Amino acid sequence: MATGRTHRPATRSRGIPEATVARLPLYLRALTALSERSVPTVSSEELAAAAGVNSAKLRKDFSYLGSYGTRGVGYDVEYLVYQISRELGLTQDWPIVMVGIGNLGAALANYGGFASRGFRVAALLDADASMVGRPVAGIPVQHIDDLEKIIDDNGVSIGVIATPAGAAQQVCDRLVAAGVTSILNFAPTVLSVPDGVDVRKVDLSIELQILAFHEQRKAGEDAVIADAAVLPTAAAVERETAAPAARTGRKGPDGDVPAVMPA
Amino acid sequence: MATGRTHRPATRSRGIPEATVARLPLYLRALTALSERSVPTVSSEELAAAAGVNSAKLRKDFSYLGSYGTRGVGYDVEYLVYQISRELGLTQDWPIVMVGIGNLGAALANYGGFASRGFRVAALLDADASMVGRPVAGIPVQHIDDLEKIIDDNGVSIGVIATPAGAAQQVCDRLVAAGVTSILNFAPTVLSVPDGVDVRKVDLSIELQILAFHEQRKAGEDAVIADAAVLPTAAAVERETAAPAARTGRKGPDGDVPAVMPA
DNA sequence: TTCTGTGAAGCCCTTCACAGCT
DNA sequence: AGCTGTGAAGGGCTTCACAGAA
Repeated sequence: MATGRTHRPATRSRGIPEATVARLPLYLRALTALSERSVPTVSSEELAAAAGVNSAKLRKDFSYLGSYGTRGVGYDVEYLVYQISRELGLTQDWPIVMVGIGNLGAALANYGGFASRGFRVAALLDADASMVGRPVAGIPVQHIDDLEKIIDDNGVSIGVIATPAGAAQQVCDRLVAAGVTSILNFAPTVLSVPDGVDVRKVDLSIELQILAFHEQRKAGEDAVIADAAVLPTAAAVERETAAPAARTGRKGPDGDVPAVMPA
Repeated sequence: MATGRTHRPATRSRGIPEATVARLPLYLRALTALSERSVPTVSSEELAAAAGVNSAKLRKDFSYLGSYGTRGVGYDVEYLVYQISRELGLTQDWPIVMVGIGNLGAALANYGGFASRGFRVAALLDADASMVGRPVAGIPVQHIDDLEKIIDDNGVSIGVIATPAGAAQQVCDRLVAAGVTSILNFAPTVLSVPDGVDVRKVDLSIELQILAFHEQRKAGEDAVIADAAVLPTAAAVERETAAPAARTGRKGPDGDVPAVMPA
């Protein structure tokens, strides 16, 4: 998902596995909740449960950061909060720009967890002149023409793209040219970026499609007995009508779709 | 990310790897674009480029579905669109309910890619009575009290949670009790669900935190010479103030944070 | 010849199980 | 005794490289 990790630095490259990095925010959230309840220490078992992972994985993850626990006791909550925050770079303040203040962009700007945790919205940008000046989440929208200047003035290195798919690559190119090196992309497109620029994408419809796959498999398990009648809609009918032009000599993984594939 | 995959069915469990399933929507999108441009066939190389993966991976992925290509030629676009759609269960229509029609929920409801591709919003639900009846994306919001009836009447098996974190688990429990077996969670909480229920989560702030981690590493590479002065904000200062109460005998992975950890 | 389909190798991540510290 | 930290084993995914179909 993250792109362009090439130049392994000669510097103290501690080499924390990507999978571990992706879980650190989870641990941090669980720890913050404990901290707010003034819980002083927590065991790997308890914390793992709160973060929704198993304890062995959590301990392994923490072992990449250092030996921050106490055997026979557990982990000091405050101390871990600090260490993970530092590891993630959240003890500093990251100015971000968001491009595309439509429905989704506005929702993101209003999203609380966005502004907290070390991130500061330096600017909201949109190509629509009628949006300009209108405050969203208390921040006036600026025109995208000012993108380069804003990035430069604020030392922005992280950009969020919430434009329509068609505009995303173009916006991306401008962000990168202006010096942004990390991009969070909500537009349903594959962005291409030069080496050294990280892209993470969040795609709502993809997540749903993955769920649908598993949902179908669950239905399929029951359907062996009741067959297609289980499905709420006319799936069986669709299976016989939705297929495109006939082809020859197809070998599916099992005896699928025989009726739709006449030779 | 997906939870509760336990009972391996005795049915024709074709066993498509989860990583492959997660990429199928990507391929499908690229193929749909080609289809709209009336491109008849595509090679693994071209399609892989469009989907942002490498061609070996794509071919391996497709091999789990069956032998759908033609050696020396490539893949038939229309045919592949159909096969992947079917595999993902998108040839049928999935009614979904969305709970929590705040900023984010409204944005999601308005999101085009959501309603397309086999998904149909059966209902929008909110706990706020003042929202009820108000149309969002052309669909009137209903009160959450009707959740069970709506799910039952519409045969809903997929739910989307876009409530505040505090309400998410409770909503989740009600969804599951009412028969929902797949949940897409936008609330920043870990949901616990019984076996057999799939949960996927989308967490905006986590994505940003992961980017910040990489961003920090990039900055760190340059900082060996210029040191902390590179950072836009007072990171070095924070490093000396933000640490919690002192501890003893810590061994960090390298010589980190010596000043903050007085013995 | 071209490009797919796939064994085999390699890598990364997870899980196990226990040594070792407190 | 309790819980962390970690080698080692195991599993899954990616990449390679080439056999084989068109």
